[in-house]
Amino acid sequence: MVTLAEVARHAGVSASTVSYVLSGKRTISSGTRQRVEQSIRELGYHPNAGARALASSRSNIIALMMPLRTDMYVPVMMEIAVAVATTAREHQHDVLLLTGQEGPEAVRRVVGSGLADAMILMDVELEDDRLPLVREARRPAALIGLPADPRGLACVDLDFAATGRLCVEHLAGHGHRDIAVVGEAPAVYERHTGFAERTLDGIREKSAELGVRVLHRPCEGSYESVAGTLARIFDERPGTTGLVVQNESAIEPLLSLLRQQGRAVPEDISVVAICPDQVAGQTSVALTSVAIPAQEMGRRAVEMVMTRAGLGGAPAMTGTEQVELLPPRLTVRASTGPAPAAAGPLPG
Amino acid sequence: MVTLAEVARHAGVSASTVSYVLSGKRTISSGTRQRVEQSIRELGYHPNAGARALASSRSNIIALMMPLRTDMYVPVMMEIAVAVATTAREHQHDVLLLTGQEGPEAVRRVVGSGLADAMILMDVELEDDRLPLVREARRPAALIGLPADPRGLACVDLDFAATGRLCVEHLAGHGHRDIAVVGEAPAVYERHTGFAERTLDGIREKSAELGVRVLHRPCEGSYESVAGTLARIFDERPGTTGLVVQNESAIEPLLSLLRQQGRAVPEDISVVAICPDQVAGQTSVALTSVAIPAQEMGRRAVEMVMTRAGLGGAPAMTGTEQVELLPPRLTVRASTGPAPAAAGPLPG
DNA sequence: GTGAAAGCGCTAACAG
DNA sequence: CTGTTAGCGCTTTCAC
Repeated sequence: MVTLAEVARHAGVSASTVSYVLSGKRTISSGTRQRVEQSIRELGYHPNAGARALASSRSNIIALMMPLRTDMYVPVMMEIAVAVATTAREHQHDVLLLTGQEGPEAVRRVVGSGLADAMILMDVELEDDRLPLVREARRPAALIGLPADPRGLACVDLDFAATGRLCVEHLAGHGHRDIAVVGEAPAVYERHTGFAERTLDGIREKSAELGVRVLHRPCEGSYESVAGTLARIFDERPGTTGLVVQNESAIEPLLSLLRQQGRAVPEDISVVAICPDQVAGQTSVALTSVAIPAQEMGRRAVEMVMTRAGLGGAPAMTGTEQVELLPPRLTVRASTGPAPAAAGPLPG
Repeated sequence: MVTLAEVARHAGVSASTVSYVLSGKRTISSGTRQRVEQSIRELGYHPNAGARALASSRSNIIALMMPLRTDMYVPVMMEIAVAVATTAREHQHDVLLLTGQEGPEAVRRVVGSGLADAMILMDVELEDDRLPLVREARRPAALIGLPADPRGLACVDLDFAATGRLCVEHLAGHGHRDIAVVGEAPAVYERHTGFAERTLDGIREKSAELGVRVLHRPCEGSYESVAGTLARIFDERPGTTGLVVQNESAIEPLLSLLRQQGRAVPEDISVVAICPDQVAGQTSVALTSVAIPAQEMGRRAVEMVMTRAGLGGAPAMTGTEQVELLPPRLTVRASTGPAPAAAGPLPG
């Protein structure tokens, strides 16, 4: 294994000079720099991570904690994870993957051992077990999701309330007066993740404002569940002409069922989905949708912890409250259109 | 920060004793052990990861390298990643998440810096860029997937050839004589990932053996693409009564299209899918399927690197070739049945 | 069964 | 602009 000392000897300089060439923490004459860089290349030197962490008490590692449950929409989580890893590399950091498996203890372990300099928590719940530990850890942390009490924490999330309002605005703008929400699975509401409720709040608020009637039904992702939910919706509100779908796995079954029932999209019924753009484009009818900005959430979370660690150029700010709600963007595709003139029972 | 030295003082022993209590590498009288453990708990001591890595030249970290492309089926990748992380913890290791972003260089960086003790590569291609570096790294590594030349490497994968044979056997057993394969996207074949070809090989072999006719068509996941593929299949082979689907994202559109065309599953046409069990159970018609054993692949990969690192109880064996193909399991659900008596054109 | 002490490879004062 | 040096906290001989 090539060490810094060997590089120093090879380049005819002292160890500290090599170290400073690497870190850029003091000015080096371009002559020495060249020779050192040359030696580094020739010897194939890589600084030892452990030694560096020990001496500098910074590991250059960010811990990313995934939720225990897997009922979250997986592609979004994956996209966040990849964005976190990519952005972290841009800041000379690596990412340690923690699953919820170990529970809140993982926070203590990773922080206590100095394994990670900072952490990012995904799928944060309103009352999250991990938050007390995160607060007392006194390490930069960023949450993806919005807890009930974000005091002293950094959080990024999609502005779900605005998302809800946007969906209603779009449908109302097309003359829909009676809409239904195909919501998340009941378990999601019970777990109090917050985002589902916030979406509903936004939907209800804007509906009230615009005089639109709303019916909300939670819905699992299975075909049967969607069938049942749809049946109950049309049973209770036969005049429904607009649907907002928040459960991504319900989308395909939903479209399939509507087609089977002879309800044309968007002629008879308009559908707005809250889902990744990639999904919205692949369905049988391209979906008007509000995207979940997974990449941006991951990127911002990393930038937040870097800033809070004092590595962003600005001074450190661990402990400051910082809530960032990303504005929703609605993309109009083929699944929404004007409300049918007479919103009566099934056509034909 | 609590250090080992402080624990030692608190317990009235020497630093090395504390270290040995922690590692179990020498026998400690139960008296001292108790006192040390007590002190550790009281002081909330966590060994410093950097110091430990430096002194022992083992980081207790496994690098997991994900593919750059995102056209792999995401839920499977995620499941593998979670299984890797979970199993790693059972072996006192953490997982570092690397994306393909950096390319093969990432291997060099992580290994050179001693950041990771071992690595696991996902989505390995037949001629994978990373393999030369992995070979010269002389660190334990495990591949998920099977390269053209596995010499000196450890690999786990589903036995896709056997999977193909199994699908054909099942359909042939139900009297199907004319089957079609809805394959992966053309890009997957072009990239030479191997698994798609191996599945086909198995399908063709068993078909030849059993006198079944096979038509293969690559297929993207989009609705249009599936529609086109299906049209071409039934155009060319109207008598097709069995379908093997390998592209998971094609499944929902496929079922939806068959229904629209008035082809009942399984009465008119049988469908076997190669996909996670969870997907197979959620579709409108529960799918007879061969599962991708994602969890087991992740788990085995970790166990392989642990063994090769000499941490599995047995002696180390880096450099030994070790190819492990997991046997496929076919689960019969509702999407397959006897071939219709007269396999003619569309019913009705 | 336990201690003492020599590093592991790097960083960051301190000294010029 | 560069060199010297004292640790960082732990593991692991060696010694008893």
